[in-house]
Amino acid sequence: MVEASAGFAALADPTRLQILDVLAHGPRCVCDLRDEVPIAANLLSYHLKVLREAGLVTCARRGRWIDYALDEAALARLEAALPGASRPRAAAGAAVAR
Amino acid sequence: MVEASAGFAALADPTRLQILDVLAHGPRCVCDLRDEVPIAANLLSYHLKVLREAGLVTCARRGRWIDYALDEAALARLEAALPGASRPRAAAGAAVAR
DNA sequence: TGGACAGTTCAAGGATTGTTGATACAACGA
DNA sequence: TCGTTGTATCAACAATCCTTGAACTGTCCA
Repeated sequence: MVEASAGFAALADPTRLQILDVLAHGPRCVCDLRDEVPIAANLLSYHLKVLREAGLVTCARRGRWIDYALDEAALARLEAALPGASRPRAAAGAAVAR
Repeated sequence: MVEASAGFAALADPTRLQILDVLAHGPRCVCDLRDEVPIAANLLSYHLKVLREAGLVTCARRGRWIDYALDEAALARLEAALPGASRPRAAAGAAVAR
């Protein structure tokens, strides 16, 4: 429960949500991320660190660059941790279609 | 995006996650919640307020009591806002089964 | 009308978080 | 080796959040 809340805390910031949204389309190096998330380099680095420590992204150095990628498994665990996620969500369809 | 991050922020606390977990089994009045979430009454009230303002729960007075219930539609919107939620999550099954 | 009960609100504190600017580290090419 | 580029880390500050204690509102019952 605490672990899940830490994961949701990592999602609780528009900037980080945007970063994850970009990474959802495939791995990116930090310099590419900067093009799509126009914030200071060190700030981007900070948010990436938060995501890394929450286990939501993984990183790998590639020469001079560092590639970040979404950890789909972690996202799936978070999705499963959503309250009521295990029950058939009758209202879900109608809600999304709002 | 900002709206979603506000929703996730409401989930970013073990106490609130626990409250939602209880409500996932059905509506509860605050006094019943207190039995399952043993914290100070005013603190419980504070967290319920946070959840209410995030739109994750609804409340209705019933005589002396106030019933709280999960807003399944809001949860579904949050689930849909998870990064990569719209794509077929190939790794998800394997991940959960890890 | 007054007391008891269910729940909320308020003020104040300490802890945590997001942002900024400066600095440091690692890898590459000349 | 030196400068450049890509990225991370550190210190400091303001803003926000969680928790606590005290006071308050609304409803019921005698």
